[in-house]
Amino acid sequence: MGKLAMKLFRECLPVFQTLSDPHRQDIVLLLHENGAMPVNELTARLSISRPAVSHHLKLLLQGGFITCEQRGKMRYYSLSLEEPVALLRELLSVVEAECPPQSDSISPMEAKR
Amino acid sequence: MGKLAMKLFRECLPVFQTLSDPHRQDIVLLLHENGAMPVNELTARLSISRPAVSHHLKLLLQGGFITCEQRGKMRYYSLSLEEPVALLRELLSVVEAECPPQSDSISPMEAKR
DNA sequence: CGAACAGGTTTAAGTTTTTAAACCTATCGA
DNA sequence: TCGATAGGTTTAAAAACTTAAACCTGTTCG
Repeated sequence: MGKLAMKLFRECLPVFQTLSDPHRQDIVLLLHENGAMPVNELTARLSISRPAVSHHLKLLLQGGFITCEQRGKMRYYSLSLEEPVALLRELLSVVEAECPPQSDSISPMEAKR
Repeated sequence: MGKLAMKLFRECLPVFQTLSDPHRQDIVLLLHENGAMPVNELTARLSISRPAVSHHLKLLLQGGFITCEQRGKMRYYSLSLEEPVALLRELLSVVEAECPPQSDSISPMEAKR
């Protein structure tokens, strides 16, 4: 119960960490809007350097947010949001199941216990 | 469309940032398990100092994850996950609507080609 | 082959986050 | 009022994150 919530929170840690940077959010959005792209094309549309983009791509890869497909010289990065989305959905469903949507505020009496 | 996803991603930034720290996750879980608690009781159950707990509580307050109720000397913190959960749920539903669950994922084999 | 191009890696610096010590404020009871 | 308790704030240092310059690898094509 609480154990499950704990487990899910921890499993979602990399998801939260990955999405807690605006540049990485931008990359996700760019790939979503325009489909697969190589690093240089992403760099052209962002305001950070290529090594920085490359670094964020690495984190996104490790977090399972994107996949990479090499075609000749080029490496095309494309979104694969299924896994992180599934993790978040699972966490949300557990939290919503355990926490009554009607506020949980604790009465002062109970607080004494 | 993409604009909406963008807007939701940005609105969820504080949620991601707040939940991307294990200690803050621990505080959320402790409050969920045991109900409202004051700072000292939280500190007793964690491995960080009281000022650190206090700091994380401040961030959780700013993120709308908890509320505070003062009774005499004591300040009881309790969970109020409704708002962040609603934000996450909204983002998830948009992402799931825009991204077909069955995807274009590139298998490692295909990637080589 | 060898020059040009795409892109990953290392490194070093700047920035932000996290933390605990020291300090300050407010409440309660004697 | 005074002392003890609960807890927030400031500060300074350590850790982590982000970034760009310089460098290295691998592919394509003349």
